[in-house]
Amino acid sequence: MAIHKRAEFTAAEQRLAAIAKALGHPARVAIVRLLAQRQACVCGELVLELPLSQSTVSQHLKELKAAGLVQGEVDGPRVCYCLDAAGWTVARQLLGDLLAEVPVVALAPTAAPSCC
Amino acid sequence: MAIHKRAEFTAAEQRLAAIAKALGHPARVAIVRLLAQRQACVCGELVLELPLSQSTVSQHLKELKAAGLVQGEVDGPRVCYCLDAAGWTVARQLLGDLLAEVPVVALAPTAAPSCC
DNA sequence: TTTGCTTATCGTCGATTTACGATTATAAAG
DNA sequence: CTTTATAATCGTAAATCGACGATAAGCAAA
Repeated sequence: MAIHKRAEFTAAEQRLAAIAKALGHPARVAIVRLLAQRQACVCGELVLELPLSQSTVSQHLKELKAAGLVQGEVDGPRVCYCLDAAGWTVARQLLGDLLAEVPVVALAPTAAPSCC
Repeated sequence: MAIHKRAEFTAAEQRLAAIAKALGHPARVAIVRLLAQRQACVCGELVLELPLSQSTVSQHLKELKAAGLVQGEVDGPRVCYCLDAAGWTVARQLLGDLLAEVPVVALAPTAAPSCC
């Protein structure tokens, strides 16, 4: 992006957007799912599980960390990654808030709005 | 982005990522919220509500439409936008699935993983 | 048809993203 | 201290994003 006007939006909107952006790539969704399934942090095993190079996986992890969804801790020569509980609490909250605002029933019958 | 390896991931992962990506910008989150609040489609009023130019808002709407989260219908000289119920049902499902996979309780006590 | 209003698209710009290989830390072990 | 393994960073390239102004397209009324 460029020349963002982020300052003009709500803090919640920005936070939610940042979280959504972090999840806005299949590889990062996959990483999150892998970390969730293993119930614990994985290290370079992620690289083995993903069709991406080590450096690319490292970048994705960096973004997930920046979004507060993942934690990393050095453990000897390797690094352990876990889901960040605090970040996911926020994510759960903000996503829930948005979904609560969006009506479950169709505003229009799936086909045509024919509104206004 | 570039040189995506999207094909290597689950269809659900890709769909979720696409939805998340669409929500990965504060302006688009704001648009969704505006459409949800008004209980109906708004047109150029979105431009008035947002700190962005008309063309930029139009682009954001295009992306939300591409993600299946928004519908647009021509109504005379203007265009009415609504939230797309079908898309939001999918979004609700996929986000719910992911959140269900992520443990609610901390994998590590917020601070240190100390895992492996 | 011409005017006027609304929205989409085009063209452009700089910044960011995705991806990779190569290199550089970092830490345990020999 | 040197080796070995792992992960992060650097540098690069191509594609995309975000934003805007300007232009085109669509439709209704005059």
